[in-house]
Amino acid sequence: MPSSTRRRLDRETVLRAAVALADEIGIAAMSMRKLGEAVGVEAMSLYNHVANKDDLLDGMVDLIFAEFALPEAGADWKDEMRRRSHSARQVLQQHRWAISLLETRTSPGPATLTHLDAVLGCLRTAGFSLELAGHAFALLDAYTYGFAMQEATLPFEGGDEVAELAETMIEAMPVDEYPHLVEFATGRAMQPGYDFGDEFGFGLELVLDGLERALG
Amino acid sequence: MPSSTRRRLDRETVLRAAVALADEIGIAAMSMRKLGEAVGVEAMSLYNHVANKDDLLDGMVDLIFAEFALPEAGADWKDEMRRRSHSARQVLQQHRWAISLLETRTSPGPATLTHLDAVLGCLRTAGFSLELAGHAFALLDAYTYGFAMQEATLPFEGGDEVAELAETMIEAMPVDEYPHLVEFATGRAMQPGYDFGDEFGFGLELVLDGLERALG
DNA sequence: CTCGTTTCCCTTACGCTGTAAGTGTTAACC
DNA sequence: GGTTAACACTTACAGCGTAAGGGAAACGAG
Repeated sequence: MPSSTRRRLDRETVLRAAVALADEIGIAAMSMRKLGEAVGVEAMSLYNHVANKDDLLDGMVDLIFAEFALPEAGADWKDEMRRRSHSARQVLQQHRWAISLLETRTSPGPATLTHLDAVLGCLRTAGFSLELAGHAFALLDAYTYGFAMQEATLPFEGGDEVAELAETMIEAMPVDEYPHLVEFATGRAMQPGYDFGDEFGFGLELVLDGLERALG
Repeated sequence: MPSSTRRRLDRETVLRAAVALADEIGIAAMSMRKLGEAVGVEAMSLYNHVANKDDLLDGMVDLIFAEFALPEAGADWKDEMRRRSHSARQVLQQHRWAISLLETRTSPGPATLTHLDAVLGCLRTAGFSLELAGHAFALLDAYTYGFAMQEATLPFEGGDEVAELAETMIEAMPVDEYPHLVEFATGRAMQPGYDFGDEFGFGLELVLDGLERALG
């Protein structure tokens, strides 16, 4: 045995491993024992680096927030907000478990606070009043996270899978009971090339334009 | 003992009890054993009425969707969408656990489908194209659920509690590290009368106006 | 180099979870 | 009144988060 078999683990490593494990097997299946195994340690040893599982989850959320593109104060606010929202959506799509944590964790970490501060800062320097900045922030966040949530809820991965699934669903569904649903599914969702993710841009531009009008 | 001590329970009763229990002790603390106790039965007996816990959660979600105000086709679409969104937000605020279920449950129940169909129907009869109806639906839902999610995440109940909490948070926070956050907290969130819930209306009207413009 | 001291991984144990399997017991129909 | 189907019961098991305490390795001071 070489001398440096010990003293390997630290909080950062644990958190990153937890994120990777959650990506792989889902957040519900990620237990302290499995995470321990993933980093080569018994479950209880993890408690030297995180206070408890809640603390672990908080840390994971903050790691996710750190991945969001940070808006720059001074640049064009619309561009910055657009960039941030698209980035957030993409990150949340990559870590589908994250969105379900966002809403249960109520103690924000440093990356979360930094991000929040940057958003407010960008808006304020662009001339948003304190009040309007609050409105804008609430609106943009609600839309972005809400959309990510809808995407995470979809029972398919996106792309052409929609068609297959919709087809089987519609067969099992009384057509005359949900006529508009069927119309939308067949006439739009099942059309080749339809991707629900594309809806994001429409809503985001509508919101940004609305904010621009409110600002001017 | 009267003769009718048996044959009491059915699926509906179980689901309603589960919703009530979740309201009371939170969704995480609601176990099959506690739910059994709440309806006066051993845990395993519940499995005569629900397939498993996932099925139970699906049923609970559908019960929540049934509470949302259903838009009417033919009426003014803007009024109907406004009514629906406010109603959904209010219901989700009453059952704070619900929003965290919405996104993990991927098999919609009848009430969910009925609601969805009514929304699409209202938009379509108001002259929305299939494409625009899809845009509108995605946007409205994302915003509404996203806002409800943000509210559920807030570490306070609303009203004047914000002030206290913000104050203690700011004390523990390096002021010069998050200047805009501090500015917003002191200059707006901590002001008497500020209620984050009021932000909902601003965003909703902005979205509805945007959709109206897209329609016309 | 030696000797605390601190760090941190280990084992064991407890009360909880969801639910598979099998055993009554009751209410409804012939 | 006897049969049958519905449904509540008990028992059991693997897995969960984590409290408690033991022991080895690394570090700082003499």
